[in-house]
Amino acid sequence: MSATIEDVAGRAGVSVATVSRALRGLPNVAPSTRERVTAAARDLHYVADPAASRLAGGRGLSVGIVVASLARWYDGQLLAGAEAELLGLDSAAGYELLPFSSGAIGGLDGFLEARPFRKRVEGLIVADGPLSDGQVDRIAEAGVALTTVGFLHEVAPGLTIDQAAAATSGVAHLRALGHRRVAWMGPVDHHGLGFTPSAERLRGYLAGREEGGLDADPGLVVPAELSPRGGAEAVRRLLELPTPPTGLVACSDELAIGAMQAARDAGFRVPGELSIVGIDDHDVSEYVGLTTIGQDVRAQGARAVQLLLAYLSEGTAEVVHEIVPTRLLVRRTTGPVRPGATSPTP
Amino acid sequence: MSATIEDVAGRAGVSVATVSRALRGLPNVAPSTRERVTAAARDLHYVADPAASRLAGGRGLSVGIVVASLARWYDGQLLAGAEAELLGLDSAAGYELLPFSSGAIGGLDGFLEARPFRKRVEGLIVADGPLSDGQVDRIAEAGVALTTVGFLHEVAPGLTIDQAAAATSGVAHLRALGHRRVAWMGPVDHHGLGFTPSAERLRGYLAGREEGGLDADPGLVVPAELSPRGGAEAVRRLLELPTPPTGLVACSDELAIGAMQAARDAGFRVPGELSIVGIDDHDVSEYVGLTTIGQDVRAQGARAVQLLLAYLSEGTAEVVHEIVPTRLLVRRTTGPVRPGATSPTP
DNA sequence: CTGAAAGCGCTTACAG
DNA sequence: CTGAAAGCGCTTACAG
Repeated sequence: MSATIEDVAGRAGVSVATVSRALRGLPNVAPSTRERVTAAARDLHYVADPAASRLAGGRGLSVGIVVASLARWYDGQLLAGAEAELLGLDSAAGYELLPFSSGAIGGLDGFLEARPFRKRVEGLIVADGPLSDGQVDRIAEAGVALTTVGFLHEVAPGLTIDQAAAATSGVAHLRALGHRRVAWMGPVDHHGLGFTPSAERLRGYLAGREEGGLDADPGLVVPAELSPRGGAEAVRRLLELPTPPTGLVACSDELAIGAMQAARDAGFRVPGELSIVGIDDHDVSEYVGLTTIGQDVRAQGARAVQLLLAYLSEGTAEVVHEIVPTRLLVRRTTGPVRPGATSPTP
Repeated sequence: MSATIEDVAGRAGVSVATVSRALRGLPNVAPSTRERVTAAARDLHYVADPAASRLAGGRGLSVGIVVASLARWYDGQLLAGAEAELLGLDSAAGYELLPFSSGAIGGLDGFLEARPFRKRVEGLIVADGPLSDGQVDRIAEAGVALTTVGFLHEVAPGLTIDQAAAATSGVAHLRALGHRRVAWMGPVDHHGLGFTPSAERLRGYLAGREEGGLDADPGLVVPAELSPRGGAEAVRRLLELPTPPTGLVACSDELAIGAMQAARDAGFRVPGELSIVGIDDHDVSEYVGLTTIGQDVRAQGARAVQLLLAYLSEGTAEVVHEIVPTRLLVRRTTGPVRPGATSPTP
């Protein structure tokens, strides 16, 4: 089949040990020897067998990334950013990216338990919280490097937007427009409100509402599954309230987009009778005119790889935590509250 | 670290060879022995080291999937479907899914050339055409199984919607509503019109236009990059034509969504002055009211895995080709052409 | 039905 | 700076 290290050694007139050292850029190889080996490898189109390297060396070149669902916009952006960074490395170092969606693997626990993950990945990017101390310990014990995205854990490097602040700024935007009844939709019962992005966002909404002294009606918080459909269903419930909200912050743009349309179908003008703010800045948000709190997810995926690789090469350096900025993008789904316009126009 | 095959052998009181056979379900193992081995493996939480298996056995359990971009809706759906099928196998057989976006790897050629792909994957699902005969040969020579999605190749199993027919039915829908000037937007210059989904869709549009005897003005076909932004830019060009079209079929829903908004911003009513049809049925399409030709991409990802696995286990059986149905979803972006309503309302 | 042994293609101390 | 040799954890003929 393809060339082995022995073929290269033969052609270069050295031992396989020397080939191994030369090709991996280890010190203690004479420059002339290294050149000869490199040339031989090139001629033979030699690339080390990753399985053999991993078995012999005890480590490979894979990084796993655990996301909520490969079908979600957010996770796709993250993967794309991570892939570009990992495969775009100058040397095409041979790294590969292994995505796992927690849906398919039975949550992070399913992944950590069922699979000999140490034998598969050197590093893990976890983008679907929460991450328990026990899980972190298990990962550390296995000798696998860890980085988080979208939330932080004390002992692991990671980066995220300030999830709570993002939601709070959505509320603040509406408040500045005169809204007093501002609703929230999003996942609600996640593992007892662990530190997931959704839970943090909900906290931020509640904080913003309190800060501004807005209506604190519990009915203004409705659970919703993170999809356009979830948003449509949730908004219908909100609009059936005795006194419907005039403003809405949705936990994600996908939710907001579903809500926009369903609200209009229910006879409410957006933003005339209901102002809507999303979070994320989904690809299509600009094109449906959705006001949102934007973040650059792709860049975060790339950055997560950088942090992981740094951690991997520098050993246990200090734990880096980065907070990435967001920005309010005012488009066409938010406007001033209209006095006395709290009932639907049929 | 974790248990090895030797630990299991010791605990079960058999040789490692027997453990290997028993655990992989090979014949010629006494039922009682198999039970003992299975129990020992369970107790020890033993799972075979994939690197060692691959090295010794010459084959592993990875399937690669080549898509255009991990950030695109279509590709995310495909991955999600494939992952669910591959990891959801009853036995959690240990398969893993390796996605590659042709953008990041320099096209399929980059993948086939640069990497010792035979050592990494047993099978390849290619969802980003075209696929040349040379490439197919290379894959076959390497002993890697191949399946295509979204287009077909003579010698490889695969499945796809009838891309051309999808576009044609979009044109037909508009024609039935009285439209005579129907435009197209999409990628235009792909590798000299190879058999990519986009190229097929364009062909289908042209065929539909001709069939119906519609206006054949070359200016009605505008190139567009497959994104909402691309759609917005392309529709502006169309609406600046001396005689703008009254109907538009977009190569994808993402394109159509961008076009909807940009057309409205330009003072055109949708569907009043411009009817728009997309292709795909993107997650948000229902919620923006987009008329489209829908397909179930997720199911196709799952099915591709099935075809690949069947091919892998049954050896070179017959080549299966499947055409998956699409359906016209009439929503709110298409309507009857209004006589004499070809100029914009400022 | 089961075991002993070779071998997959590398890496890594250990000598020199 | 370089080589000989052991070993990583499996699978697979080959015997029995």
